[in-house]
Amino acid sequence: MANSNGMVFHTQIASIMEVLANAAVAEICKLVDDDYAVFRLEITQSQKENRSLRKKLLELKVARERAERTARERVLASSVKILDRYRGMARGEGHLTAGHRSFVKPAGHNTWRDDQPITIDEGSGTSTQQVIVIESADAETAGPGVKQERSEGEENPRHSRDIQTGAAGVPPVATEDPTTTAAQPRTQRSITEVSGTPNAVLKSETDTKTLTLHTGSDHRSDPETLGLRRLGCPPAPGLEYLPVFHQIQKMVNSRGDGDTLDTEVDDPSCSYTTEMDPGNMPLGLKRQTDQSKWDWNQYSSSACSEGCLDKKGEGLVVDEVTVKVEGDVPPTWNADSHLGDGHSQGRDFLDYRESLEINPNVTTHSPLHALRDCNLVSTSMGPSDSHSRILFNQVLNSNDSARVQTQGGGATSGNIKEKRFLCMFCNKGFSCLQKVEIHQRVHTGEKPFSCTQCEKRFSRQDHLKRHQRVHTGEKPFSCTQCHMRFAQAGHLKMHLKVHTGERQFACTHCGKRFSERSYLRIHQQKKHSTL
DNA sequence: CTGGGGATGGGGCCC
DNA sequence: CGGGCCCCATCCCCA
Repeated sequence: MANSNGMVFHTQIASIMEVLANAAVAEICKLVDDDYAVFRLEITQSQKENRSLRKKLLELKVARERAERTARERVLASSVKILDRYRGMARGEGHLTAGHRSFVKPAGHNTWRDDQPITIDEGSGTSTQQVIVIESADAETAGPGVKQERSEGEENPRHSRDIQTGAAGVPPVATEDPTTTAAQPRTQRSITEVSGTPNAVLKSETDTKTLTLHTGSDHRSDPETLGLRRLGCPPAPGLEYLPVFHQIQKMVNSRGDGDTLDTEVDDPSCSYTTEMDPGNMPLGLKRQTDQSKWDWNQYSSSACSEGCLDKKGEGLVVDEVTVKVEGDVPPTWNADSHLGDGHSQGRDFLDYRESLEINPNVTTHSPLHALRDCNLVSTSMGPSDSHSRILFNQVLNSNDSARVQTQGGGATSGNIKEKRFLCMFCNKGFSCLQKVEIHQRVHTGEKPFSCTQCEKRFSRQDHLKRHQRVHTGEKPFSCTQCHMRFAQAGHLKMHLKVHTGERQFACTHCGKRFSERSYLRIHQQKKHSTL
């Protein structure tokens, strides 16, 4: 009897030890994997940045003889130094300072066991791009299967990893990661990782669920890149990624709070994207891109109650400026793809270079610079944010008088109304600060007003109110000529043309007249596109 | 293909 | 200063 009890006890001990060991190994692997994935992502961005900068260099060489630009180069050189200092700080924090590493899990195994060898692959610079999906599941909600997503362009199978932590039978012990606790049904991360330049450094603190990325040193060592920055390219392209990366950071944070993340599309907490080559777009990120929408208020909606006006500084989780950095496109300050919501939201977003050229003062006093220099890019940059608002006002104060005089009509019009509040993104002038803040939502994508019925979000309260007529069916605008009723005055006005027969838009090519400009435009596109 | 309606984004203005 | 409204532009869907 005693022997039997002893055996049982021994078996239980062995079982517990194995479970603990499994959990520990899984946790370690996950941590390393996070670092690795983030690192690879950074490398990709850096490479694309380099490509873009090289292209930009060619462009700029043509116009370099302009003396004005030469003067600007010197000014921008200081920005580069600031950037480099920033990077230097960031680099100092990283604890993965060598080449990228990867844990290579033995093929055919879905779970990590303590008796399995762990191969550390260091220094491989092979260009790969893949999606890492780290899936944590407890014994109740997930079987031993591994969810693995990987891009098709993968070249080096050695880098492929599919790690499942907390596999069946692993209790939520011996882990600090909340994603593997029993309280968390399931978490899934999708991180893009791309080719490695061993010089890059990143910092990862997955134990605190914080991933912070910094650009690699190869940018600094690239003479072309440096030259570009001096030549008036968007300053500190490496930093352009930072806000995006901080979105990742926050995504990780949000994903650790126990949300069920089986459907990424519906997950409001993970709507973020970094601009990638479409062909290589990782699945996890591609969804967002396929929607052609960037609504980081989806993101923020996870942190605020639905249907309410997000409290400034509370509800908005992501309130940053992101930039689009596309592979073959010059790295202009164009937040269109991220910030726009699929329509034309970003159409007014000016190329940062244009703002430089239009307003030389911006070069040194650009809010973007100021925000970076103050390291606000990593916190919050939205117009609602008090920090940025203060900063913005400072920038306004520093630039207002000069720009108001130099810009003339575009941003300001002295005769009509003083528009001394300039958009920090496009320099458009407004008469008061509130107008500017509302306007800047065009660029930031902030949509503080959410519909209680359908979760749609709007940048303006009156738009929300107008939208809610869709749900209420309210149509306060009725046609006096017929029974038709409309929810918007503009609809009624448009409708009235049916009765009046008004067709004021005539085609310049064939004379055909249309009641609406859009009809005429479509007609001209289809009929006279070759003209 | 055209027209019509709906929905949404953005600017301007008024109260 | 905030709310609200008007207006315009654009896109989408459908008949």
